[in-house]
Amino acid sequence: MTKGDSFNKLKEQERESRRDLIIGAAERVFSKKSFNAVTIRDIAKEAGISHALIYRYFPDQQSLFVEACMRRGAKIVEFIGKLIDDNNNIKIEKVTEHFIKFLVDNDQYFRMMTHFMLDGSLSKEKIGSLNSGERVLLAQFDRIFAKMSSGKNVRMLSHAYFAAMNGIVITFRNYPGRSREEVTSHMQELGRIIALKFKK
Amino acid sequence: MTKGDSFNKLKEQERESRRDLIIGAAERVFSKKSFNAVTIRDIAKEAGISHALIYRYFPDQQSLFVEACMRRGAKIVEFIGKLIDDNNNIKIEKVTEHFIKFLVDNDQYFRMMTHFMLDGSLSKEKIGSLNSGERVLLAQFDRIFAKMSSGKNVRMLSHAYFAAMNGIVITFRNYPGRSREEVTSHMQELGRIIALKFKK
DNA sequence: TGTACATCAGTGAACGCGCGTTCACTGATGTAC
DNA sequence: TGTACATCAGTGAACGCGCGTTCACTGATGTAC
Repeated sequence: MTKGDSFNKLKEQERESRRDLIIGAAERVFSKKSFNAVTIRDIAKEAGISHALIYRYFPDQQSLFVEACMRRGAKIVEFIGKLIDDNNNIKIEKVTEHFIKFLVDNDQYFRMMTHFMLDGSLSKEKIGSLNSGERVLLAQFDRIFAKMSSGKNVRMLSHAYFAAMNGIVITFRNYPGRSREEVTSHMQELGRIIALKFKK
Repeated sequence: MTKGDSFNKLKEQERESRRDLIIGAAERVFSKKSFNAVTIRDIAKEAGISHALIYRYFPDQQSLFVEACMRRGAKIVEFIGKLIDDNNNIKIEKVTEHFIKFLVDNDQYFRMMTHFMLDGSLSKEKIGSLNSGERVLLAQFDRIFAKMSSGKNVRMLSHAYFAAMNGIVITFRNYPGRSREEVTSHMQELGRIIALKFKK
């Protein structure tokens, strides 16, 4: 590697970390506002830069949004994966509890994901990358069901379980007239009910 | 009732039926476009009227959207209710099959519902009326679970079941690279898995 | 019957705003000679 | 060492568009006398 190469590489890394700062700001904004209400100007303000600068790092708004979404998605996969690694023969109730807690605590990711799933305006390529992220998460659930069941239909069980968890959080997220704690504990209770049904 | 009264009543009915025409047009537009992409002008065009006229019947956009959502919601409640009425001792697999089919066929309602659930910008009053609509649907599910189980925890079972169904449709609605038929049959398969788990 | 007036559905044009995106520019840093 | 130039992060202002909403107006219909 020549001197010029490593210099360029450093530059590239700096650029990459600046990109990261913007994505991080985006994640923070998504945690505060409803998805459709988030603007480029919001994110720029949160990052402390001019909104024009964002276009030096991302071709357009959608690309930034999708990247922010995927970064959060990678975190949940890592989280669940570690949970299974650390506790051998982990119980599904435990996974459920943590998964719902994660979704509630990080509901920006969750809202983004739902938005992209329901919105038809995403390019095929972007849908594809989001979907491969989803498959990685499903693979983690596969590991649990592979241990639990006799090995058949594992993927379908993962799908059903994943869908049910999503449904719980989406359906009861805005339960009116209840505090955040009450809503969360209701979701956890529903998660337990579903998890138990998946045991047999 | 005086002559003037009945005249006024007729006028009121006409006004009501014109409102209905607008809501109907809104439903049709929602069935074609993603929720956030629907505009007042779209609906006016579908109804064949000037977009300014909509404001003679609805105070603002949100009120129209919520009303369209609730009208579709009333239909699904009616549908499920009738299903239970007509078939005594109906099996939960059957209800699941119809419910998922209804959600897929009427996914405009479904998208609206999800939008309002995830969006925090709705007035308390409007969230309240949407929620009472949801409760009416849950009451139908209660009827099924009351017959099936020994009577305890019926409401929680309905919640969990309802959430799981929602989750299936949301999560796998935009499965990339699959035809509409393939996606639907996948959802039905997942619905069957969940329904069977709710039998015991 | 005719006339002046009230009511109200309906309209096209316009307002005002906020958004995504682009543009012309600055200023710092590195490079060639 | 000094100088002319290239590169590129970063910026504020502006563009263009589409949206929700309002406004001034028309025209039909009913009413009072």
